[in-house]
Parts: sequence; C-alpha cells; structure tokens
Amino acid sequence: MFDNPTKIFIVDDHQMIIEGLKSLLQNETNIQFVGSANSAEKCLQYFKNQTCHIILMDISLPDINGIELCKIITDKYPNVKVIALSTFNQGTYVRKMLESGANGYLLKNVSKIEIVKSITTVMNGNNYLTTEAEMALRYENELQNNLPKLTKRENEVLNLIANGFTNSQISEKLFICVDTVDSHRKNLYLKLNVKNTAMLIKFANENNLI
Amino acid sequence: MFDNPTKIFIVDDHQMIIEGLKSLLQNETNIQFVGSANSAEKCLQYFKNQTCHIILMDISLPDINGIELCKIITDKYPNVKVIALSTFNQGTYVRKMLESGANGYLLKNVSKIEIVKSITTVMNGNNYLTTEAEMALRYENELQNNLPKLTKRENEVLNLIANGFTNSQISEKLFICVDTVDSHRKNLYLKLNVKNTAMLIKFANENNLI
DNA sequence: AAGTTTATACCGTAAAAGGGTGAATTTTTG
DNA sequence: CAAAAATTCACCCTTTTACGGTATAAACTT
Repeated sequence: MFDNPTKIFIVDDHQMIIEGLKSLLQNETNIQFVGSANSAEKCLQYFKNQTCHIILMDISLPDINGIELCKIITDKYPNVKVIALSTFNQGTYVRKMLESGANGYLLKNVSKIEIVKSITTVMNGNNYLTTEAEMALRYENELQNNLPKLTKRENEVLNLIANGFTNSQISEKLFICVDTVDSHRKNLYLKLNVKNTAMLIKFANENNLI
Repeated sequence: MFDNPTKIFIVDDHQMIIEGLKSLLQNETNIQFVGSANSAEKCLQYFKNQTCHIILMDISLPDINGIELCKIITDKYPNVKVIALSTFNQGTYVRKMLESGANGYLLKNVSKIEIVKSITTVMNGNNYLTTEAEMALRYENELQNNLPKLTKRENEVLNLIANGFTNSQISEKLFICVDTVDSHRKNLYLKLNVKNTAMLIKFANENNLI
C-alpha cells in the first residue's frame, strides 16, 4: 500500500532541537520535513501560503507561548495536527495544550521510535501522550480534586495573611469586621486541614495558593 | 596557518540534542565530531581507549549526574576540557560544574555561533560562560551574601515552627523554656526582617530555609 | 582577657486560636 | 422555581500564642 509522506513542520526557538529532530526523522521514508520556525510569528507566516500535516511545537517560544500558538493554528487550520514538545513534564502544561487543540504531547528526551509512533498515531486520528505526560496529567487531576476550593474572600484573606497583615489590618483593608476576618481564617484552617498560621502559609506556599 | 581539527565528544541522554549538535557542527571544518554517549557510563567506556579535546556534557544524565562525571573526567584525563550543557540556568549548577573542573557552560538554546565561540575560547585555555550563566552565578553570590546565617538552634526552631508546632510544643521537644523558644523566634524575625509567623514562613519557603 | 555571639529566661500587652451561634445573601441543584 | 447548600458576614468568650522589651550565663572569637 502506498501512502503520501506525512509533512512535518517544526516550531522551536532552540535551533539545536530543530536540527536534532530533522536528523532523527531524515531516514524515515514516509515522513517529510517541510520547514521550521524559531518563533510563533514565523510559524504563522509559513502557514499563510503553505501547510503541513503535523506541527511539532515547543511550548516555550520567544514571542507568544505554544499554548496560544496552538489555539491559533488549530482554529485557523483545523486540518493541521499539533504535537506538543516540552522539556517540562507538568500536568498543567499537558492539560492546557490539549485544551488548546493539541493531539500529542512529547518530552524532549523522546526516542526516535516514539516520535515516529506519535506521528503515526496522530495521523490515524488518535491522540498520543508520552507515558510521563499521561501520569503528570493524572497526578494533577488527583491533586486538584484533593485541594478544596477557596472562595474569593478566603483567597483574599489568605494572601493578606501571607503578606504579614494581622486580622485587624485585613479588616480595615476589606472594610469588614475583625471577627469576620477571623471567621475566614478559621474556615481556611478547616478547609486546608491546618491548625495555625505557620502551617497555613507553608501549605499555601507548597500548593501555589499564594 | 594549519590547525588540527578540535575533536568533540558529546554526552547527553537526549538523542535529539546529540543529533542537533552534530548537525550544527558538521560544517565546521576545524571541528570534528568523534563520538557520543547517552550515559556517564558509556562516556567513561569511550575514554578507556580513545580521547578528544572537548566534551560537550549535559548536566542531567540517567546514571550519575554531569557534575560527578565532570569531576571523574577532569581528574582522570586532565587534558580533556569540559563544556557543560544545561537546560536550566541556575547559579548553583554553574558553580558546581566549574568547581568540578568544567571550562564552559552553555544553555541548550545556544546558537551555532556561540557553540563554536565557546569551543574556540576553551581550546585557547580560557573559560567560557554564556551570559545568562554568568548572571545566574553573580545573582547566586549576591543572594548568598544577603541571607543572614542562622544558628543551629534558630534553624531547629524555624523548622519546628514551619511544621506547625507552637512555642510550648517546641520547648518540650528541645527541653528548653518556652521563653527561650520565643527569644529564638524573635531573633529569626529580626534576622530575616519579618514581623510575624506568616511572613517568616513565607520568607523561609521562598529562600529554601525549610 | 575583652568583646561578640548564642542560648537562655522573665514580664506585660496585643493578637490569634478555638469554641460556638446565627442570619442575610448568593449559588447550586433537584 | 423553590429548596438546599454554600458563602459571607457578624458576635461572644476563654485560652493560648505572638510579640515587644530587657537581661544574664555560657560559649565562641580575637
């Protein structure tokens, strides 16, 4: 059976990565490298006149980030598939890229075999996540579910506490009664399962609540 | 004037990076790629029988890290120069690599021109740090100098506070009077220039004191 | 031996912890 | 749409902790 080669475009601000990818893919007969860009702007320029099947797209770009670029591309050119390329394995990034229309997520320590596999998978209409990305995504979900949601007010109070304000100072800032601030503080302790200021701030810091 | 080409060996667990570097350097007439390894072990294997002028060495390797590998190499083979390759721009890494005998430090977003420049510089017997690495190193020094030293006791107390223990609980743990614990706490406030628990924990968290 | 730092300790006032209660408002949901 | 739930606000009271000075013996620096 004869297939047209899959046309690949690469977006990465690191020329080294582009060269590496090209080099890794150059012996694949059914994969054709059609171009590359070091920035989101240059990438968009390319797609004004030309196209491809799959973009291998770095998340961190100099102008706008990969998440935004991915949104633009998948919106403007629905036939173009995006496989995200990242050094970082954070659930947040994986989720955001998928929400922005990406069909794949690879880490840069990927092997040649896995790149080819991801391209084939995505070309067949399925999503491809590298094992680590899948795990990061799952971990993030669990984390998110276990973190109780704080109300706007509680978040305000938490941030003011973290910045060293006392209950009475906070009450002045928010134009509410000291007792109310104290209530919020107590609710924070309850929700976050801590029993004093020190634990509250430590927990909040570790969970990026402040 | 005729020069022998500089022999380059690359150590990186990301095949993509190796391919990229090879690709970037392949047109340089006075640079010769002699081999690569994906792990510290394979790197050391190579040097049992062969050698090179410069190793481009990733800091994060699967078996032992680049810092350790660099120590071993520069110790065993003093004629081999090492240029560190890192995705991360942290002063700590830069310092540790230089202490381990590296002669250069590049970030992976490096351009072809800068790689060649770093190789030339190091071959001429000088050190080459990319601008970002130099700044990170300087910043780290300033940070270190501006952080007041805490005494053993103060550190103990700080950690116990951060873990949510009250002064009286701490006094029981350390077999000292509550007032003494309180004094240490006050000294911490003074040294770290904060005025309450919340700020103390926030500061300590941000500066990796706990 | 003199001076500095560290660890220790006491007192008094202000603030936070911890307990409970309750009511008006907004949001969620059946 | 109305009931249920969550949010925001407010008050009271007691105990504990925080935080402001001040001070002294011990342990290091020089």
